[in-house]
Amino acid sequence: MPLTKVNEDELLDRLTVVFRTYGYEGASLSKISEATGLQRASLYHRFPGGKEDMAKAVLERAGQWLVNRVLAPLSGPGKPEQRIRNMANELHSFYAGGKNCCLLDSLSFGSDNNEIRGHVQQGMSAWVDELAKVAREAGVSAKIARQHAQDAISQIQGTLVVARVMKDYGPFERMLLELPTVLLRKK
Amino acid sequence: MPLTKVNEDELLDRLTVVFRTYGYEGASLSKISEATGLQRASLYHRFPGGKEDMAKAVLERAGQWLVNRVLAPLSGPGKPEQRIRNMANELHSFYAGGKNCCLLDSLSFGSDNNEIRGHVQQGMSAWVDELAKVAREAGVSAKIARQHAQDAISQIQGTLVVARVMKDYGPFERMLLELPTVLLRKK
DNA sequence: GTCTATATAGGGATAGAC
DNA sequence: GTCTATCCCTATATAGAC
Repeated sequence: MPLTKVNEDELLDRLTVVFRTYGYEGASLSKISEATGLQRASLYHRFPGGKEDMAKAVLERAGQWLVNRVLAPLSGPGKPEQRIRNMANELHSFYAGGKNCCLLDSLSFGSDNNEIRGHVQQGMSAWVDELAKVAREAGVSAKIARQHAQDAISQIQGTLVVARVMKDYGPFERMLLELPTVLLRKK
Repeated sequence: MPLTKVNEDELLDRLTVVFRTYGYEGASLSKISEATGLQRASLYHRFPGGKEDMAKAVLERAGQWLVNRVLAPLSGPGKPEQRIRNMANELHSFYAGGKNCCLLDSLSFGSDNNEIRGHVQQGMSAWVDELAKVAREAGVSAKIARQHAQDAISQIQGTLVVARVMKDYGPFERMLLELPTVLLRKK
């Protein structure tokens, strides 16, 4: 019998699913307990700060994922266009072709949790910065690069909203293909 | 002294704010009671089905607003480009320049409320259809027109997500200006 | 139509045994 | 590290007076 019923990674995976699907308020301890296979008290042993700690851990992990899998290829070798396509591929797998919601959307409601909202904003901000950097490297002016980066994030978020509501994943797929164009055009 | 403390319109306005801001799960009866100035029992008198009834009424009303203010100008007189610009102006006022969330986003979490989700999907679907119609009228092929319509909705939703998270309303404003281009381009 | 008061369920969080 | 059992609070919902 293992010391831990579920390991850290597996646990955070399951927590992520719950928060992504139901949002912060909708993610009740009952749902979390069911999804993780751990009782309430066990969850509090792992996360002394309760639900807020869980949400923070989930966000923290998503942020690491963003840095390691999405942003890293952006600063790597290769032409900017190719690097962006690499990022698009990573996004496709992370969001499961549009079937997964984005934590930055689902955790940005219920504005009573100010600390959570700060984490969310920080995550999105870092993402925008990194995208803008690639556009600048490709010769886009600083101001336009930032706008393109914001547009790219907007399109990612928007197509994910449409996917969630309509169960239509076409817009998300098309958006990924258009990402290089959106980010690199001169105007 | 009036028979009703708050009239139907005013009441729905205030309910809308709460659901938009906190999402379905986050919109507790306490918040609703405070926002509307009515006690729990009074709310149940107006909405016998409780919170779910309130959310449906709010969605119903937003749908009417969409038809009367946003979609109507689209089928009115004038060149397609001008009609789209008229819609953009209405959107700007409805979403308060990006400061208001979209109900279709905030009410699409907490997937236990299947009936609510159906309403949300229906609302977005009608919107896409109407946008596609204008694009077709302007000579865009049926398939591309539908894609453009989905892209437009995605961009509206996405810029609203960015606005909510980052408190940056620039992307929303720019998106409104680009709407005619997005919808009417031939490819 | 609105209120106060209350019923009942479920929320988050703890104590203490194993 | 996980469990059962429980606390306390808030949530939704209802009863009945005015």
